[in-house]
Amino acid sequence: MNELQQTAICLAELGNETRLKIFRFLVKMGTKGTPVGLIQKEMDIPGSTLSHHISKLAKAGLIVQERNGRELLCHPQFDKLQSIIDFLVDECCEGEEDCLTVEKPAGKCC
Amino acid sequence: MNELQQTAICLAELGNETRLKIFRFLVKMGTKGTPVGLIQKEMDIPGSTLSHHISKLAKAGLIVQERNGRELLCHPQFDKLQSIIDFLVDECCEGEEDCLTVEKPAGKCC
DNA sequence: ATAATATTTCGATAATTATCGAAATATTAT
DNA sequence: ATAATATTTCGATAATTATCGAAATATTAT
Repeated sequence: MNELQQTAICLAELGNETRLKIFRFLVKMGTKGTPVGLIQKEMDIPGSTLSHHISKLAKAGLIVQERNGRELLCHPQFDKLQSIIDFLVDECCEGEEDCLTVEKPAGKCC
Repeated sequence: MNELQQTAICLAELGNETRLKIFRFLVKMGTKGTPVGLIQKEMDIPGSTLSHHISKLAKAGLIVQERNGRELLCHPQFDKLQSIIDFLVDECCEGEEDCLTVEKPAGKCC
């Protein structure tokens, strides 16, 4: 699978309100990981639904799960997030002759 | 609609391989805009399918269309892209006490 | 006015995804 | 061993999305 396909999958997974909320919560909670049960308290959805969404995030490589006793910790993959962001702005304005003389359109972009 | 919902919609639209390719092409082509016909040459899909995807990008606010004679120019919305990226890393590690003393996980993140 | 070009809208069909209860699995405590 | 806790897997159903041909609309050239 190429980078376009992989990135599209990640974006699609983040493009669901529930999963975006989960992922952002994990990013907020940071590197030490967050147990599924704590996510569930935050989300208020049935376990099976939550599990489905977590599994999609994991399959896309956006999170990694690690067992800790009875709990399963979810670790957001910051480098994956970074590579998605990079991919989006990667070739920005490369097809445009005078881009660098044009006012930068969006802060960090171009 | 709140920022979470709006961002989820944008990410979902970018989370389709065809649309991601279209959007990246537009970002590559830069601020002066790209006619639908030129996108179609790049993409090799039926016009009706392309139109459907372009319309979804426009509805999400990721692009704006402007008529130029018989052509319709597509302008990527760089500020929208920027706000999506910002939203993703916004609260990064805010729930974690010692985040700032931890090695930054992903370049620009944290 | 008619034709040519550029693009969208309509409508139908196939494919994918989200939701959630019930049952299953894994781990720890008694 | 049994019970309690944490989480996943299964299976079914409803909802959403992608695809594309045919017809429609908008603009320009003749």
